[in-house]
Amino acid sequence: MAFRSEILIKLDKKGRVLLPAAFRDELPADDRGAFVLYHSPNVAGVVNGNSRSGFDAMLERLRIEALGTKGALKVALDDEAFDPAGYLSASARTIALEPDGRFTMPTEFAETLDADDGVTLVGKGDKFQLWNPARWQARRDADRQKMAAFVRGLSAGEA
Amino acid sequence: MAFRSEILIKLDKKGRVLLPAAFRDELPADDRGAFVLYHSPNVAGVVNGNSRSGFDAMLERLRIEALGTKGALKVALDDEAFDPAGYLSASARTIALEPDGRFTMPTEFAETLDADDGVTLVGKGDKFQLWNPARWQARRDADRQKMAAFVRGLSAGEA
DNA sequence: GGAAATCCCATGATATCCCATTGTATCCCG
DNA sequence: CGGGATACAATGGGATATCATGGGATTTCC
Repeated sequence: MAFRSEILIKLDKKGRVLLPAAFRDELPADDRGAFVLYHSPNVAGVVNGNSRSGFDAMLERLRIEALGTKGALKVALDDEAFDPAGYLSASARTIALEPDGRFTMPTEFAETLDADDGVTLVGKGDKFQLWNPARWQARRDADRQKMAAFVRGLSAGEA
Repeated sequence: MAFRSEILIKLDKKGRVLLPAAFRDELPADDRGAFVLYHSPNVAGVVNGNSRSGFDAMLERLRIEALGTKGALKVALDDEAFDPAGYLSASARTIALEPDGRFTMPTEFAETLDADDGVTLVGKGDKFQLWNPARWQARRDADRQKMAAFVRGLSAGEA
């Protein structure tokens, strides 16, 4: 289960988006009917996606990581303390897939993306992202530079 | 069964509130007709909600983990000892859902929320919360900062 | 008997279902 | 290996169902 590739998908006037077959195939076989979209916790304009189980697994890791000295029970009861997993849950929505693999983009995410007629789906391995196509181009170009520099750094260290 | 998303719902002049479909769908299939509301144990103005079974499971966990088997037994018999699960039970009410998914907000919770024409429902995974919309905005903005800081902290540790 | 809760019906907006089209892979057959 | 034939991917659009909400009418309960 690893999301790969980068695909530009139409956003039709009804607000529907196709989850490409390459991504649908990465959803767990027993839960292909729905997945999760959630706002990026630290990048405005980016929406993340994952299978329900993938999202839940991330929350689980988060809880363990963030718990520290506090017990799970305290986190469950304490409404005052900041709870990263709870924060992500609030920013997430379960999205039902139509039989043909499309879904209706909720308004909140459409606004975040600020996309009018298309969305770029980007595989990130253990999750995927939705980008405004133009913004993604810019980001990818920037990443290309960083990747080249990163690889240079690797070879230097190995020599 | 995980409550997600954040939805602003009208509170009409009859005091009715809609439990959104996204939340109703997370109630156990065999118990969709009612759920539980209870006051936050440590934040004034916040009301928590869960399925009946979810609420019961939390109380059970509280009894076992916080008190131990012996302690739970003691609390069951000793009316003098403080019983956190009993305290929560007293602050809770079972709420019946109308066929169309709405419920009448009990006065005690309406007063706690201090909401006049709307309530924000917030999914927290294991439970959900009702907030006064304005107060929720403030809380969410604060949480957004904390989330960004939390993410920064993670990447620093990894480097 | 009257306030509060419940039932029922109405409505606009959105989401879902279903069918159709087109292009591109994939398959099959000799 | 060529040449359709076939399957499936991606998209468009009409019809239908469901969601969220308002409000009248009826019931419930001290």
